[in-house]
Amino acid sequence: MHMKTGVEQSVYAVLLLNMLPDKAVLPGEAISQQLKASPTYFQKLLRKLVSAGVIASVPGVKGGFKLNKRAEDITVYDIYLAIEGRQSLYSSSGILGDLLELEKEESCCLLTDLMEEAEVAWKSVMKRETISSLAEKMNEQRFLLKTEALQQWVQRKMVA
Amino acid sequence: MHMKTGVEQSVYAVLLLNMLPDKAVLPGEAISQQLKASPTYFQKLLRKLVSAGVIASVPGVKGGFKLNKRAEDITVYDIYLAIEGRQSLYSSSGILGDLLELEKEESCCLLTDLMEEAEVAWKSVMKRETISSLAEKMNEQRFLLKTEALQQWVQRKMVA
DNA sequence: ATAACGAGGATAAGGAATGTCCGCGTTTAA
DNA sequence: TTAAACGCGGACATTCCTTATCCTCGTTAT
Repeated sequence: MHMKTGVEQSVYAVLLLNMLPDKAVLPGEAISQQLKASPTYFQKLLRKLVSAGVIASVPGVKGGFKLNKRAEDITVYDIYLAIEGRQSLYSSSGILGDLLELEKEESCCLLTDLMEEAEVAWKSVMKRETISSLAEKMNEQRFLLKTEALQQWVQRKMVA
Repeated sequence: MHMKTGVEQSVYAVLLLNMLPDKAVLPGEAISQQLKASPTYFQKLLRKLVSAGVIASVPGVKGGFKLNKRAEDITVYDIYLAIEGRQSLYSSSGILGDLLELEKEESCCLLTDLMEEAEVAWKSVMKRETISSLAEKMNEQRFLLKTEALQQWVQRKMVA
């Protein structure tokens, strides 16, 4: 049981897109190069983010990706949800129904409610942090110089 | 990202062991039959529960498994931990270190603290429910007859 | 028209979870 | 003392999800 690495990659990708000036876009290949991710697979992750409405895409020459919301309105959970989907961490396999020989309709699980609650607690923490709050952390003193270098890279690679 | 089915199976296995009288044990094969789980693989799960100190095993003829703690002292989290291990749900792949070209020693991740906290919240819910509280739920009115039948099955299959 | 980009399907490759097999040590019972 | 029933534990095979690659298509700027 482990979170996909695509979630972490996506968060940093969105942080890169957050460095773009208005109207500018960043090609998918540039992003995947910077993240040292496999280009073709990473495009799939980007499209999941598009489907989820987190980022937007522009086709054609000089196309690419950009944010589709304000950075304050994108939570880590939004990105998690885009990549991992709605499937819950736990789902009963109906063992209790077998044990107690219940009819299928009244199949039941002693753990479902508890696990549901646990998952809500987990997700609620992820909803607290936003792209904008993460960007602030990246601008802390100790990272400042490196972050500025990254921003310059974005300036070079962006189009339009 | 999904919880192993072994966790659910193990919870119900421990609930079965909870129906044993003192000093009695239940053979692993009987348990796996009742849970409709693959016998050899399920033995591996039982051994994980033994290693974790949740249950105890008795070798030899008339051997089997029994609880190693009081039902009130076994939480769902204990069983989760025994099966899934200590590996956390999220672990950074060090992308930020690459992005900012940090030295390896100062490698850093904007998400680790948040995810850690989320996981703590998640686990804390699992720590609330115990085998004894689950057993109570199984004795609710609507399950009472079926649960009694299950207890009789345990009486038949147990040894010593 | 062509080249650069995203969209999306089909399909491998890898790795973790699950499942199987076999030999071992221990204990009970004949 | 032998044999059978059980747990122990390692070495596999299988299955499934994630990751990765490839190829074709539609769109847009030059």
